[in-house]
Amino acid sequence: MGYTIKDIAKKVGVSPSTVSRVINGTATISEETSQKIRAVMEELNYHPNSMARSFATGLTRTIALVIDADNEKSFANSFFNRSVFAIEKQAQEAGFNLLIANGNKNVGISASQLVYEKKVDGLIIPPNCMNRELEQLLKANDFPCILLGKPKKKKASFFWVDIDNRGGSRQAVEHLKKRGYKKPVLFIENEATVFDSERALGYAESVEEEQQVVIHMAEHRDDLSATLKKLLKNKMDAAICSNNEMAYLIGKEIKRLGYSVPQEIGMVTFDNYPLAEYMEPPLSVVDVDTYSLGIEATKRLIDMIQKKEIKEDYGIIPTSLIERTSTRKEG
Amino acid sequence: MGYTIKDIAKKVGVSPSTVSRVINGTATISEETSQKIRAVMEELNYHPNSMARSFATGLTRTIALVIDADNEKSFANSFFNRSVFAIEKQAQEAGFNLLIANGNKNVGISASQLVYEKKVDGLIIPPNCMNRELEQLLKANDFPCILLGKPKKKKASFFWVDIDNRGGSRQAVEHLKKRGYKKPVLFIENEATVFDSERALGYAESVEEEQQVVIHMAEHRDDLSATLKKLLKNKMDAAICSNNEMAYLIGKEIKRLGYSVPQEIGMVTFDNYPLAEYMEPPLSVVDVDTYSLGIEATKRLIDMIQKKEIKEDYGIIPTSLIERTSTRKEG
DNA sequence: TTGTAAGCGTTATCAA
DNA sequence: TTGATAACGCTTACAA
Repeated sequence: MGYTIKDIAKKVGVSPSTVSRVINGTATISEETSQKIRAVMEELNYHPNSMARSFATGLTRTIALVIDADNEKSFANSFFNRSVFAIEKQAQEAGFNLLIANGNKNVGISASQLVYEKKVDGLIIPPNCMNRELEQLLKANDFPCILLGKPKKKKASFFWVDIDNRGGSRQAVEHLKKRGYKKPVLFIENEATVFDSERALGYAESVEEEQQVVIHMAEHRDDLSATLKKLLKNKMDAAICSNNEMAYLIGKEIKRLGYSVPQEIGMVTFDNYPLAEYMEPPLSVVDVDTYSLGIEATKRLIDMIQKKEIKEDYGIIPTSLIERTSTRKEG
Repeated sequence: MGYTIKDIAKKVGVSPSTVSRVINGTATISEETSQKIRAVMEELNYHPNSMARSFATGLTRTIALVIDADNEKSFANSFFNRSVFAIEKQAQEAGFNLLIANGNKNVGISASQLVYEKKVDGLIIPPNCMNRELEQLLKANDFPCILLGKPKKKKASFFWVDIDNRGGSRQAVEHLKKRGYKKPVLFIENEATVFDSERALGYAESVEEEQQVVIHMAEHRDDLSATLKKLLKNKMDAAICSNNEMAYLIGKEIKRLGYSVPQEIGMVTFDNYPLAEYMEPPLSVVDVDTYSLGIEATKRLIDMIQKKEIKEDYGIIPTSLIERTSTRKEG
């Protein structure tokens, strides 16, 4: 069954509270007793019972990451994966554990329940997993929470962190210009997601107005070939793709239509994983640092939990451009 | 602060224990009082405090998945990612939460600590995160634990689940034979990992002895070109690769040496992610179902926690072959 | 079918 | 610097 704080106390000849104080450093204890207590704890290999502790303090020292399970494929692979390592690591360093919770309201234990039941001290949650009920619950209890991704306007009022998608687009455009491409076209899935609309914004800011062409893949998957054929005639000499799979499809079609990458057409994609490096030719990318994103989200959340002041209500992680063959016009 | 079980009891006019019994269904309560209690719980939007509950019962209703953080890249991307969704889902369905824990002993809260501190009821853990201390601790406390992957002999004595790597190799060989390839060569990283040695075993079982060639990439990354050149002369007309990245390197080199895939050389790789589908040509794969693996591991663990009998001390998830262009010799 | 009361291991308050 | 003691919210014998 393991020892309790009382066992330690008895063996040393002090009261349980003194042992507790040594464990938590919550009062000054004479070096002597402190030493003795530590020795006995070591000797008996004592570990405090986290359940009792949580119960007594009202704190779990656990944070939850809500995952968008409906979105398992797209979200999981490119975004979640690397973030979760970072979040776990950062949480550990602050002495917190990480709980994974399902964002799907209809299945099992919901995020709301974690809050109601006080199973965690704070929440990291993608904006699209936030719902009205949860929002009110969090606000009513002043419950620490940070959004993993910039919310649409209507969900403002929570702190958030995100990749600099807007800046990333600009970076892609500037890079292509520098390499001698004049007519970059932006391919996004659609503007419904915040990250795609931010990317469209960044693109619009850095490409002259009369040259701007934004293709919504959601509407053009079926007639991609025809769409590209038309564009390639005179409106496009480079593609900026919002994800790897898109880049694969577009690149394949460009080549099939008889154009060469990078000599005639340049290509840049968002995301360095999973395909970019292995395409033919290897793709230049706007790398999004989801690891830093996770770190930043976790730091802020834990600051909130510990009532530290937070400088800003959002954090933006810069992107970085990795140049590969797909934009080497010369050579 | 929220309501407690006493508030409910008082309002209904019963004792706290009666409320508890209704919540847990742990005794027969008259339909009438039961109804009243439920109504009041609903009305006050009461949720039991999980900390108090855990403390009282000694159970957390939480399981931990230990992740191999040192191995972040390789392990994370191909294996962990999809398993974690499955594990979370299956845990939810049984009313358990999922905690992510770091396998690195030197960082933060270790798996052992979770056990010592009773923060979870059971552990899912990759064999290489198991260490002597943890092993003894688990055994001494009869602590529920399941290995995510077949252990080396020395770590036997725990239940485990794994992909059928051995069968997967056989499947690859049979498929290649059926498609008219006669001399498949197996490429693995090395035999230090259980999955690679199992794959070597399956290969050895299904290829005639005098034709067997197993290349350890660990020793041949630098002279891959020369190695392949020699093999391609007369010892090899197909490659079975133990992972996608390997398949990429090998495929590229085969083509560079002037051989055509699949007309002259067939290719099969383990793992359907992340590259197989997007290679040129798209690769036939031995698909490993890490989703099922996660489900199976979780089911077994929860059975152990709930002291249900477990049929077997291990579970093996079959692989399946997905045929793509890389093995279509004809056509 | 229900109530009473003890107990889970720790922290926190108040006194000394 | 330390010790008693109550309190945290729930479950669970044991009694009725």
